[in-house]
Amino acid sequence: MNQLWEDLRWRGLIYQVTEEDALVQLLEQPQSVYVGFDPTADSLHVGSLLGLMMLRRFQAAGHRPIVVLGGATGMIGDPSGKSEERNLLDPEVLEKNTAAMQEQMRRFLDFSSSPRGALLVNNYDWMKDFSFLSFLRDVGKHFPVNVMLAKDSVRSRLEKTDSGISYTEFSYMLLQAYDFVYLYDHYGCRIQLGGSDQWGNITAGIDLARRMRHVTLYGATWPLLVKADGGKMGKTESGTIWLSPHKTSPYLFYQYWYNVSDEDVGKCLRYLTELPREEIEALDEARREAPHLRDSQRRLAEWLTQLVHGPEGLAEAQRASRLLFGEEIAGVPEATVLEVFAHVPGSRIPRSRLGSLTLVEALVASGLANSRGEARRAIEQGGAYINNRRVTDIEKVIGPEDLLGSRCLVLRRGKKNYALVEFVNQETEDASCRDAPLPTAQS
RNA sequence: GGGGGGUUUCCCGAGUGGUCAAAGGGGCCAGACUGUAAAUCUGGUGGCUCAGCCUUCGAAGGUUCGAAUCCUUCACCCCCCA
Repeated sequence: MNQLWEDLRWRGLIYQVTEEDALVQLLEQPQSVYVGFDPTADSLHVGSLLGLMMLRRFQAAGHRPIVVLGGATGMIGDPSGKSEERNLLDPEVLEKNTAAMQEQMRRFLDFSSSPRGALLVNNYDWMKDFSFLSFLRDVGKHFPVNVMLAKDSVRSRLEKTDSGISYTEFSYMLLQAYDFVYLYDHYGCRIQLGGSDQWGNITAGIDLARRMRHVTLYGATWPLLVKADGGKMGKTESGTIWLSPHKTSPYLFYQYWYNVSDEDVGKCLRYLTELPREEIEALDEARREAPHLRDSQRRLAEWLTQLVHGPEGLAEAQRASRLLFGEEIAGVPEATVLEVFAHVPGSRIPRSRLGSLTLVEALVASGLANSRGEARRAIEQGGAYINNRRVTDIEKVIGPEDLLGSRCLVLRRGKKNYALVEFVNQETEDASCRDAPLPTAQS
């Protein structure tokens, strides 16, 4: 059997597949393979990892990956897996998102001009000039409505009596189906991959190609990556885990994977890394023997952080993690602390406030608490720390003796929420957030 | 075009004139326990100058000593009929 396919099978990445034997046969020769991505945000996030890794595996095996950004389909909204009608996106926003996502993909795929170099296309380019009438004649003609109604993605929406589905979203399937035909015409692409929620769209494309071009195309899906507790991978209380270091620091990214549960980590190692089978099985074994060592989680976090943020990003994340968990902060050189907390949310407060600033105010200013009431509660419950030492005095006023070095201190709320507070000289500078979204901020 | 149902605090969802900052569940936060896990237990979960005050129940008006609860208009959502 084909080596790539065998590996995918072992990893559990093949959920559904059309005509498996023929598809595997096809893979003996270099092929073009496509996966669609939604340009709904200005960064890729953990949810896109599986698709990117999938293309990466195919590229490593000598095939050409085609990334299809759904510029057009993104304007419509995919009903699959959505419980509600989706908001439409502006063309300008889409363009911006597309550019940002492509940049990030370079980490995963080789976009060189070699025969197996990855391609990035945007379905907006071939959809924008398609007239409504010709689309109905050429594409819509091939879609029996009764078949569409039977698709899970549509049916579930129709059964939910309080939501319904608009004609626009109903038509989404046609657009995506046409993508496949277009890619076959222009790039000879005969294979589409996607998450299991895309199965209906993929098969719709295969059907359409058979009717319009009389060819057989192939599709396969990977299982959706969900946590054992049913939650979505890549989401935390504080929001989505992004791949952009500006939206999710390498430290938080690393920590996310480090905290994956035992139940899920084996699956993550298989789905998301290229670690060889022997190593993954050895980790499974180690995890059974000594779960508290968290070898699997560490390996997972290391591998992914290195891929997404590079060796420097990984080193930074590890350094921060060591300091934040376990090590006493007092006594660590100020420069080290500043460096480590550089990517942790922080705030600057005028130096003159030393001696009058209360802990409650500091917690609010640093974003660790959303209101004074919340800050007060955290202190009352023993969840507030200065430089990793618990403070239970509600009236606590921060003074010079609390500073680590000459100008900063580390606030902490609960087990894992840290913020750096810096006392600066400019009187005019307001207490402001220096970095992107705060871990505790609800937006 | 006609008829019906709905819009409550992060979510679901009670609440039909005062005892409502609003039951219950979920989520989330904190603590204990731990392995930076899970489960479990405990407490918390609108804001503040915090034994008091202020702002919330789709929006705007109105009735009333007093409204999430009653009336009017508007907006949006869902269903049925044409």
